[in-house]
Amino acid sequence: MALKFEGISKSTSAATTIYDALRKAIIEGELEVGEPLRQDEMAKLFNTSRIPVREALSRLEEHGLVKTRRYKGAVVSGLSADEATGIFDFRALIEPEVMRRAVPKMSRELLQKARGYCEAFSQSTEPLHWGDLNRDFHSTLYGVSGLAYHLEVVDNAMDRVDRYLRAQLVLSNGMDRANIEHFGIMEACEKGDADLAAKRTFDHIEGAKNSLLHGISA
Amino acid sequence: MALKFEGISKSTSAATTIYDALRKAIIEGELEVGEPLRQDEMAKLFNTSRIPVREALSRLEEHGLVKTRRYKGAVVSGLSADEATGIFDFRALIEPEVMRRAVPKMSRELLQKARGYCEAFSQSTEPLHWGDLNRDFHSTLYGVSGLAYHLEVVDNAMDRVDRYLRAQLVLSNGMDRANIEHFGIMEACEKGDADLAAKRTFDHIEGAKNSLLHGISA
DNA sequence: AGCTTGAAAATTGGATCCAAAATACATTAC
DNA sequence: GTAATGTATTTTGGATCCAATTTTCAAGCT
Repeated sequence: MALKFEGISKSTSAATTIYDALRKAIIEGELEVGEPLRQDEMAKLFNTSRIPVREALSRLEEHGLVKTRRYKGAVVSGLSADEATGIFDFRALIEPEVMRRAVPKMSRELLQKARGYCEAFSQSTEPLHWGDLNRDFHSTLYGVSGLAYHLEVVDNAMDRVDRYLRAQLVLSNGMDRANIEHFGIMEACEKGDADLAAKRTFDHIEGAKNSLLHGISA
Repeated sequence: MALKFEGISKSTSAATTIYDALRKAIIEGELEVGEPLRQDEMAKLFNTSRIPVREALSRLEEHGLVKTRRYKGAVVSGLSADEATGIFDFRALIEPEVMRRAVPKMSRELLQKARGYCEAFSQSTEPLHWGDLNRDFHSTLYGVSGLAYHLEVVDNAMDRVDRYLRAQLVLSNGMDRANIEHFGIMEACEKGDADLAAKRTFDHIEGAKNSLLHGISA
């Protein structure tokens, strides 16, 4: 475990700080699947007692990011191919609908902001930023749908697969595919064509799924 | 707060026991929306210290069943009409697809088991059992879909709206509608007509949504 | 009366300490 | 040499104690 951290803010609870940091570390793949998260190791790292650490781990478990066994502790949880497929199938069901409902509400400013993220993503060479830029791009578009619950759930689904997506992007030409699809989605949004945007969102997710499962994509 | 409880099992953690009990109490409407859940009150109730109580509350918050504010504690969370609508829209998106994928895998035994729950639901006069029977019915059918993640998420969505559904069933003729729809779904499953089962599942959820939002249904 | 104000009580967040279980490891029997 | 066994260490789960914050409420002022 090669995790670093300095200083706990005073305005938010220690448990939340630890939760956020560990979530980020897991999503970014900084912590490997199966790696045990020892309570007092974390406690020392964050300069707290084990109590807030346990609360953070408990929350992470509810979100499926760690697995805990009684008296055995928490380990970073991974996904089988079947589980990953299930999550992508789920996203392919939700996100197109969110997109369809969001398109009519997109202002010119919003579209520009999204295009900004989209271009930043396409030009970024730092894999660690890809996840954030990708999520910023999609969240910006989805946000105006007003479907708060859908977004909450999609966020969690993304949390679970982001690591695998980044790994895939790094070692294949997945970036090219992702960029083409992103600009295609942008274009549909700018045209105000909700159905097209939804379809392209669906294809985008299916593309990611297949690229992940079959190794390298075309 | 009129909650009762006797004895903690030794095989599962205290936090889990408390979590399960509070979740049940909230879902069944035994605890009112907005009611504060004091840590040491819960601790005395379950004969533990506040530590496992805090872990349970933290988990409940991740599932949206309580809302917590720093130094102010947890209260049972409720839903605005918009939020409820959002959750039903979400379910109406997921559950028909789960049903569609489940129908081809339903064995004769499974169908009989589901019909059993369906009939028990139609004959039960005890509102407190309705929620369980209803979920047993749907979960039995959904279970064979193999879509574990979808089911996990649907379960949480159900957790959030069950209270309101029960209340609605109690004070209107919602029971009749629900039963007709349940038997319609059963019939489609028994015929092996996945699309019909999916459509009826969709209508079932839309029906519940409308019955809830417009007061009494026709 | 109504509104500040400030101390006491209640309540949550976190630290330290103890108990229960799992793991590691040395010792012994064969 | 290897496997079984029992003890020491590690690690987690829970209890108790302390600190930080909020809430309550009575006293004092206008």
